[in-house]
Amino acid sequence: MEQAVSRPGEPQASGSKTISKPNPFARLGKANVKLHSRVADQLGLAIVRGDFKPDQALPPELQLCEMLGVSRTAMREAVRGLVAKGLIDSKPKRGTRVRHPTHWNHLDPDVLRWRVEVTDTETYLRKMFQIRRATEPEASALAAIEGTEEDHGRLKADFQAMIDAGADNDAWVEADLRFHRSIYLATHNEFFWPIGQLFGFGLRQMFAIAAQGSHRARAIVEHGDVLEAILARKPDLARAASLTLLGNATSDIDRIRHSPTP
Amino acid sequence: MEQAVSRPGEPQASGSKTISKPNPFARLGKANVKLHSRVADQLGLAIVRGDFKPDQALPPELQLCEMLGVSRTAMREAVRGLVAKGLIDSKPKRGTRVRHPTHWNHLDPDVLRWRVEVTDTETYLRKMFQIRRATEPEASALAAIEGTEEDHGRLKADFQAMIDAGADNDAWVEADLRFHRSIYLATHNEFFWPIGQLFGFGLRQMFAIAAQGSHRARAIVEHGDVLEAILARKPDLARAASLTLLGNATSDIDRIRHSPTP
DNA sequence: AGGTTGATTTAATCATACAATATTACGCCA
DNA sequence: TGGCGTAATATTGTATGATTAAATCAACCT
Repeated sequence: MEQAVSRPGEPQASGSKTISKPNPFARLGKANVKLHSRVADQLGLAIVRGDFKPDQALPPELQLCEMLGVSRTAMREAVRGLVAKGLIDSKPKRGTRVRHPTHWNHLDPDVLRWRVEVTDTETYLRKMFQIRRATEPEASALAAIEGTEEDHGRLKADFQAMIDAGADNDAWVEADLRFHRSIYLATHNEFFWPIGQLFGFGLRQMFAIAAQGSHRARAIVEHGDVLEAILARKPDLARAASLTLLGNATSDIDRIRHSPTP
Repeated sequence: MEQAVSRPGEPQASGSKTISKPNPFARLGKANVKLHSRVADQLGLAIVRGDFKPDQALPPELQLCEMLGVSRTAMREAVRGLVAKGLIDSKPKRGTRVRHPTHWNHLDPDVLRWRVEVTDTETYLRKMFQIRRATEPEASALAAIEGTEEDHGRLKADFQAMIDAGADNDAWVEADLRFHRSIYLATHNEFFWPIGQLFGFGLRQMFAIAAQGSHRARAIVEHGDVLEAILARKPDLARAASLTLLGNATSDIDRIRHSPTP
C-alpha cells in the first residue's frame, strides 16, 4: 500500500517567466484520492475562495498543468468536473472562465465543502437554517402523506437510536441527522433530497453542542411529536410539530453561539 | 448556456454488425455542442431512463467508446461530468456503476432536463409545486428582509414587464419566471438559488397555459401584493401573499390539467 | 475455514499529435 | 477614414497508444 515511488510532481525549475505571485494552489497531497479529484479540489477551492473573479479567465490549460505538476488529461478531467458543477465554463480560444456564483450548484457536496472551508461559519449556519426552516416542515407534512411503511419504519428506528444514544454524544448526533434525512427521503420528492443531505456537513458540530445538557430531553419530546404525527399520517400536525422543533433548535443554537466560548 | 439541442430520438438502423442487444444510445448528432457533452447526454439519459439499474456497472470504457464511436478522451470526460453530478461512480477494476438516485443532483439543470425527457409530466409538475410551495413563501419573506435596493428594483422591473406583456403570452411567461427567480435571488441565500432556477424548465408550458384568459388579471393583482409586501419589507405579509399566489396557481393548473386536451 | 498471495481486469495517468474554434489583427475596398 | 471581411493565432477539443495503479477473484497455503 505504501508506495515508495514518491513522484512529488515537483514544479521543476520553471525558469523562463517566474511569476511574481505565488500560485493559489497548495501542493497536492498523496492521498488515495484520484489525481483529477485532487486537482478539482484545488481549483474549486481557489474559485470558491475568490482567487478568480466571475467572468475572469483562468490561466490556460498548459499553464495550470505546470502549476500543479499534472498532465493535461488530469487537468482536463478536473475542469470537466467543475464545469458539471456549474463553477466554470470553457470554450476554445476564449479560455475557461469562472461563472457567476448564481450558476454554481451550491447544494453539491463538493461545492458545499469548499464553501465551508472558506466562508465564516456564522453566516453559513444561518443560511442553512433559513432553508431548513423553509423545507423541513413541508417535508414532514409530505412524509405523513407520501411515506411508505418502510419510510416510517426507518423513522422509528432513527428515533429509537436517538433515545438509545444515552450519554454518547456522537451517536446522538448521527441518529439525529439520520432522522431528519429520513424525513426528506420519505417525501418521495427527489427535489427535497439534496437539501436533506445538506445538514450533515456544517451542522454536526453545532448539533453536538446543542445536544448537550437539558435540551436533550426536550429534543426527544419534540422529535417524538414529529414522528407521531407522521406515523399517524396527519400532515398539518407534522408541519406544526416540525416548526416547533426547528424554532427551538434555532434559538438553542443562537443561545449557545452567543454564550462564552465552548 | 450550454443547452443541448439535439433531439435525435431516431431509433437508427442498427447497421453493420447486428449485435444481439441493441445499445441504449442513439446516434450522436453533429451539433455545435462539444462531443463529450453529447456523450454525457446519451449516458445521462440512459441512466436516468433506467437502462442501467443502481449499483449496476456500465459496460467498460472501451466498449462504451465503441458503442458511441468516440475516443476514450471524450468518453472519460463525459464520465467525469456524470460523476460530478452524482449519477455514477468509477473505480479501477470495479467499473463505473450507477449510484442510487438519492445521490443524484436532481437540481442540476442537465439532470433535470434528462428526467423531464423520460418522466411523465404529471408527477413531475406535482413535485415541482411541492418544493415550490415549501420554499417560495419563505424566500419571499427573506426577500423582504435581506433584499437590497437593487434586488427590489429588479423585482419591480420584472413585475412591470408582466404588465407590459399585454397580449404577448411568451413575454408574460418570461417575465413571470424572471419575477420568481428574482425573489429567490433576493434572499441572498445561495441555497435557494438552484430551486429558483428549477421552474424555467418544465413550467414554461404550464405557465403559458395558465396565463391565458381571466387568470391573468388576478395573477397581476396577486403578484402585485407579493411585490408590495417585499418592497415594504414586511416578511410576514410577503409570506402570506406568496402562499395565496401559489395556492391559486396550483388550482389553476390543476383545473387546466383536468380539462379537455389543450 | 481463514487469511494471504498472485493474476487479471479495469480505470487512472501520462505524453503527443492534430482538429476545431473564437478572438484578434490585419488589410482591403468603398 | 471607416467599416467589413479575412487570415493569423491562441486555446480548448479530440484522438491514440503506452504505462501505471488499484480492486476483484481465485488459487493457494497454512
